[in-house]
Amino acid sequence: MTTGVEPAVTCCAPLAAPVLSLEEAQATAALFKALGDPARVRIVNALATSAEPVCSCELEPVLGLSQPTVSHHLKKLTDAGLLEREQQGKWAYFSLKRDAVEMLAAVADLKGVCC
Amino acid sequence: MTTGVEPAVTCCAPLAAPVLSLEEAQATAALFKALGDPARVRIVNALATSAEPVCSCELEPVLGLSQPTVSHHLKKLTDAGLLEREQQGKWAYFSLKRDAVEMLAAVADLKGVCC
DNA sequence: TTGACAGATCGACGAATGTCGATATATTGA
DNA sequence: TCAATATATCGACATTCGTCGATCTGTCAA
Repeated sequence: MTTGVEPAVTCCAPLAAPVLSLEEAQATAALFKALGDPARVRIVNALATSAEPVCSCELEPVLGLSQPTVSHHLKKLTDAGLLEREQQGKWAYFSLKRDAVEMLAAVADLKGVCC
Repeated sequence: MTTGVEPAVTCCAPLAAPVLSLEEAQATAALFKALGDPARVRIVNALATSAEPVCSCELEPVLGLSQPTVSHHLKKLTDAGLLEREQQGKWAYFSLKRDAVEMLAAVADLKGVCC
């Protein structure tokens, strides 16, 4: 899904926005949907509690999922704009884009100090 | 899905939790999944920007969806613990459970002042 | 009691999603 | 150059999801 479309996190609007266009609702929903799977929540949690980027190979045993499936979830999160991918030789390291998650929290904040 | 199971919002854990059980990851994912649809984002937005509870019949024309579909989405959000349902005669009024949405924002907060 | 209306539930359908094994691509070390 | 390893992609499959028309349930007014 690396289609040149903007990642959801860059064009979403807060839940309490005074007006919410169809496109903004879609982007906001896409952002939440990216976290709407237990495996992806666990990936984000693993990255959130790690100071350093985490190797993909390290996630597979933790999640108990096959390598293609983990790769699939990592791609979804990266496409949504929540993860950063970094190639180190033959290993792929992922880290959380803290500002993107902050944006997510702001989207969920009804007091709407966001965007 | 009113099956006596706890709504996701009551048993989810923050994304940055030091440890995250499988069940907590599932509950957290379920909460995000509840908001992972544009129609449901728009419903929450409509309720967030309204001081009074909103009638279901008022949502249908706004969303441009059929009555069963709107009812379906309202049920999903209510089951997740995000909405409150109130029967007024033959009308059903829905309102946002502000504390539940606050919980959602806290779950997304990496600084983890939650639960 | 009956007719009208709001809303929930049911059944069906196509589309999207999560998962895996098999394969392709790329990088390293010998 | 070649073998080994890490990761992405592909193809397939079962399951879930969003949507609708039809129907059921409950409430009000006449």
